[in-house]
Amino acid sequence: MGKKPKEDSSTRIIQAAAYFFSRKGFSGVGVREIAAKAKVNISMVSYYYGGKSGLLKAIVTEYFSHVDSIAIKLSSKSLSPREALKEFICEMVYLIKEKEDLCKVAMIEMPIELPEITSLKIELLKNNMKLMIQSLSNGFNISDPKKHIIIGPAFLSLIFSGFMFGNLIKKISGEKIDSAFYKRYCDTISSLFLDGMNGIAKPNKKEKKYEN
Amino acid sequence: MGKKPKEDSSTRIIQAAAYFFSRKGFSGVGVREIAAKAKVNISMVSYYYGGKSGLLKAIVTEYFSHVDSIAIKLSSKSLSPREALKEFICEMVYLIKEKEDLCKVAMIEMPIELPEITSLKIELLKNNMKLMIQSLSNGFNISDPKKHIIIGPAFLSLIFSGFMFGNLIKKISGEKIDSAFYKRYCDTISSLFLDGMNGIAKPNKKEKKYEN
Amino acid sequence: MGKKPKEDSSTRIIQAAAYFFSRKGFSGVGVREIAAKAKVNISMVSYYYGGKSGLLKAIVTEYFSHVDSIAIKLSSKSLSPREALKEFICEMVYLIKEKEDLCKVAMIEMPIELPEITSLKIELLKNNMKLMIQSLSNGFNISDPKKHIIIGPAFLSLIFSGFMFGNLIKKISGEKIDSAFYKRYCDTISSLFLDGMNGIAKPNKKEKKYEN
Amino acid sequence: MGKKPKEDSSTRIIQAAAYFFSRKGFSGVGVREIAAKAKVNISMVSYYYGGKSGLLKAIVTEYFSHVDSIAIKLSSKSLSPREALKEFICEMVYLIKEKEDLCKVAMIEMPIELPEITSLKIELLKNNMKLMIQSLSNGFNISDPKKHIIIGPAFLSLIFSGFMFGNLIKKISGEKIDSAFYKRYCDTISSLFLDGMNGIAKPNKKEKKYEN
DNA sequence: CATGAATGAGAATTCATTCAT
DNA sequence: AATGAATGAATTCTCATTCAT
Repeated sequence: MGKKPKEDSSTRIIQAAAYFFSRKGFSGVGVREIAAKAKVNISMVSYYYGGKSGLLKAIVTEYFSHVDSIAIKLSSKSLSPREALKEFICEMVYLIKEKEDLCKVAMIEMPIELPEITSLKIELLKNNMKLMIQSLSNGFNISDPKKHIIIGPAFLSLIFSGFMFGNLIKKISGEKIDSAFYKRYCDTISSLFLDGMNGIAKPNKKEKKYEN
Repeated sequence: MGKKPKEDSSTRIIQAAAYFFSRKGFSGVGVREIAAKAKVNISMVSYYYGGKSGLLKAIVTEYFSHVDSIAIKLSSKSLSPREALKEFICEMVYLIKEKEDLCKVAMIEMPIELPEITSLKIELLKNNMKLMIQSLSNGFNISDPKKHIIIGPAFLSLIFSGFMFGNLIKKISGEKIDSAFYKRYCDTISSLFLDGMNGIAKPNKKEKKYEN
Repeated sequence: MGKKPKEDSSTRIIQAAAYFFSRKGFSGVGVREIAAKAKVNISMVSYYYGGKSGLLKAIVTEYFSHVDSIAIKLSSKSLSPREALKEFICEMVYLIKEKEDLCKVAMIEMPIELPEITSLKIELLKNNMKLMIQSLSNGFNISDPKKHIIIGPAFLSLIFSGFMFGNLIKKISGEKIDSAFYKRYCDTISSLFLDGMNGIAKPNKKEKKYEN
Repeated sequence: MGKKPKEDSSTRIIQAAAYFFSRKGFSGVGVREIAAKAKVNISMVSYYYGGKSGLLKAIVTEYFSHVDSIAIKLSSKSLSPREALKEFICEMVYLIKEKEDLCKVAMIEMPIELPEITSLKIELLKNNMKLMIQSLSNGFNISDPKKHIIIGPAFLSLIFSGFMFGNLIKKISGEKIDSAFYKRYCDTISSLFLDGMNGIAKPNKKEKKYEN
């Protein structure tokens, strides 16, 4: 194999942006820092992406396109609801593993109100939810339809939880993120979402019948 | 005694800070905006909190003190594991209901690397995790101890999920956040965490035995 | 002896001011720092001295009153020109030893243009020069009267030189300032001013007659 | 290549800085004032010099490079000690004449403790003293080596004395600084340093043998 | 494509001072 | 005599962006 081809400027910029946005948040980073990491001139950011917020738009857009693809691919397979959920979770974890910075940016910026990208975010999220509901939740008979908007975000938050707290966890527990971790993570989150704590642990005391 | 404080500037400042931090993120807000909303002179922020990051420290500290209190209170009652979890979730939701801005700030800033508060965050989180594990998870017989650091964050993310995506959800679904919502939210998240999708919905189609 | 009486606020303030002005220059210090060192409330500075520049005025005024006193005292003794100069130098060094901060402030602020104290400085300096010329230089027959305004400052600079560079010298050479130093300093500066390098060192090579 | 620099902003900035630093002291000037005089945008100061203290560093560094050059040039000539001293003084006066602001800044800031430049100052001064001792004082047989650290600063202070008190002198005596002044200054300071008051004036009264 | 100087607005913070208590 | 909250101006520095080269 030859020498690794050096990525072009615009790619380096967006990667550097994802790197910093995911660690410091959009507003916590300057284009200077991004340009420096990408080893390009500052003006190149405006040149390629039309400004700082263009970077965020590009990142968020790419994130949703990946998730949408997963949902679409899943729709085409005819899996049982449980299988579909499990596979979705695993695909998502794989996506995060491959593009951690990108995914974290999208998730971190979700609750942040940034006028320039709000409409984009809403549009993409709306479409994405439609696709996901289509491919996942029609297998379930959810009594109260209002629960949809609770379960949806809960599902996503669950999947991301390990990565959002990742850095702190690492600093606290010293746990390292290897591929064994991803496997374990995938299984645990799937069990949790499908069967709750029941799927993970048996109460070990004289627990009586629970009254919910 | 000095000039009489008009109504309590420092309180108004911290509230304004929480308001904006929760919506725009720490770095997305300026002290000017905060001071304006709090109707105080800009320099009062430094005067009372020693600077912008002092505000964040105060907020994060308060958040953890609340959560710690909940955990401690729970420890003193002797509840079954399921009961304890359910009650913890409800208490947390109540806390979020009462101090939404404050809680959201703490959660939003969790994955953000801000050198000035990193050590504080770690210290508080470490202590908080100890208290929570003490009061909650000793009722469960978790096979692999490594799952702790997956379940912990998952649990917290689950509880917060509705509020993190809250604004977007509101814009997309038009759902309004009334006290019925909190009740429903509490129940749904509890079921989900305790029993997973099984606790919420029965598969309605030709679902065969699942293989996990 | 009883316990050392704690100096009153206004004294502590002026001492703290001299301490910092002599180290950081007038503009390099804030009243906060001064008040903190003096252990008084910030407003006390304005209360006692009418503001920050009042502090400098007080310091400069005191410095000149000391130097004037020395000159006046010298006038009353009838000494030879050499004796007078030597004694003046020694008295000045003694003054600096006793009130180093105060003297350094006066000297440091001499070349600094600070509108609020310029007229004060000029008035005091004019009067001081008159007294000094009276008490010192009428013993010398200085050919060109224009040399007066060269020799005057040179004389003062010479006396202060060791203290102006003091801190740097200490850091570079490790020399410590004990009372032996003051003695040696006094002698050396006196010799230098009276006899030049000739008074201090003999050229050690085959130096021929000098042509000035 | 970027936009063509108009006439040389960075030079105008450093000159404006020297102008103000020499008159008001480093802390007494704001970058605004400097930028205004240099007719550049305020941010250019940080752009070129990395901040206000970068300006001072540049000025101090340049000052020492000039003085070092003089010392080095002198070393290469083989002059008698007296000749060397005289020439050094004249070269210094010439330097001050040409770059008065710059030199005054260096001298004024010598006793000021500014953490950001302390180490730079020490390093430069140490090196400079080595060069000066090398080129000047090996012609003299100074009995007590401890006198070195007295004579060194005294020498420098002497040379600068006229310029440090310059403004005040001008205001008091009305003397104007023309090239005749520099000539006279040079001669007077040289005489003073080499032969002391003896070199300048003969005692005119009943002076007896002096006892040092 | 790429550069780097330049801009002007805005960032956070610190300043000396005042004033009601 | 002393306090400390409050003010508003001024501090330095950084921001994203533009533009001529």
